[in-house]
Amino acid sequence: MLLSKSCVYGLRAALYLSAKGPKSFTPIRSMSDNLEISFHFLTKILQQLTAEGILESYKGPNGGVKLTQPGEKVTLLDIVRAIDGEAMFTECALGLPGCGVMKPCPMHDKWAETRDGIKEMLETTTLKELSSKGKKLNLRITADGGFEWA
Amino acid sequence: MLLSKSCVYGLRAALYLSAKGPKSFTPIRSMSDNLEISFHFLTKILQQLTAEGILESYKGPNGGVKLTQPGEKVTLLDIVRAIDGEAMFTECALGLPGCGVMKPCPMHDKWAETRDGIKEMLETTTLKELSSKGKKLNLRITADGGFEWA
DNA sequence: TCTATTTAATATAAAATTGTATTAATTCTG
DNA sequence: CAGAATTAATACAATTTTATATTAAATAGA
Repeated sequence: MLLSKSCVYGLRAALYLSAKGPKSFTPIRSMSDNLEISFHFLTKILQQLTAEGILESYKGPNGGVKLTQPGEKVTLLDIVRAIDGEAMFTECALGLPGCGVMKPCPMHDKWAETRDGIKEMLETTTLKELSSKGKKLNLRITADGGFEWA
Repeated sequence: MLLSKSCVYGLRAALYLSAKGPKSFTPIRSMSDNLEISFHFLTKILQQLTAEGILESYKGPNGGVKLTQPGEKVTLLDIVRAIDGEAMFTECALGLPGCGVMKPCPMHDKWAETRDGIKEMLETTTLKELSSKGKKLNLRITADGGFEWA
């Protein structure tokens, strides 16, 4: 599995928020209901995104979370980095510490290239791009449902 | 992390066996010592590879494991498939069941392309290619050591 | 046949990830 | 100020992955 489950949940939530637009705060409860993700678990993941400055949160009535920047400015890489960390884009395929051009493992060259491909895909894809596509084509963002709440 | 730790251990062991050549059985104990992997854990991983027909094993004195086919014939994909399974090459990036061209998620197209890139890299790289390179250039296959036992 | 060597099988434990529950802190509304 | 709504923090539980330990089975060789 390329991305952890936490990361996948974070991506789905980020797409959700991008689809909702930047107007107001979205309560985590309605998000967890619509996305069919455990409320408390999602809360912890969103707290990470808040700590990283990707989301802004507000307590109390009419509170919730929202993207600090418009969805056009946020890439999938931003979300993945915030949750799964940078390691995925630097680590050796064979798990050897300090693997790099200076001290490579036999897989290094090929892996570095593949890894860069993954990174580039994530880096060049914005939340907005995907949430717009999802809304327009009524694609799925949950096992059985699309963007109807957006 | 793209590959599980088990899978990485399996890859390193497979490269080890490819470097040793097909002559005789290699005891798991010497492999686990040289690769600095827990003997029992490595044993279980190699049992999977044996069950998948990638390795052949033999009990008793002068026993051990060896590749059933020459290293030129075994790709990294064979090893990854045997240990981490096919899911990685078919699963949706957002974890949605049944995601595909007929019922895609917003990430489907981009992810499918990236995923195919990973798969192709694994599929076009043989054990032999990497173990030869490792031996020739004395690259690392453990945190601090290379192919000196080969 | 006995013993040492080795893989196979099973059981157990430790660690990491995922998920749930409880309480605290903040903020709006009346 | 009281109470409800909401995120934050903490603690706990379940599951999966990783790792270790024990015993069984097979085989070679003396």
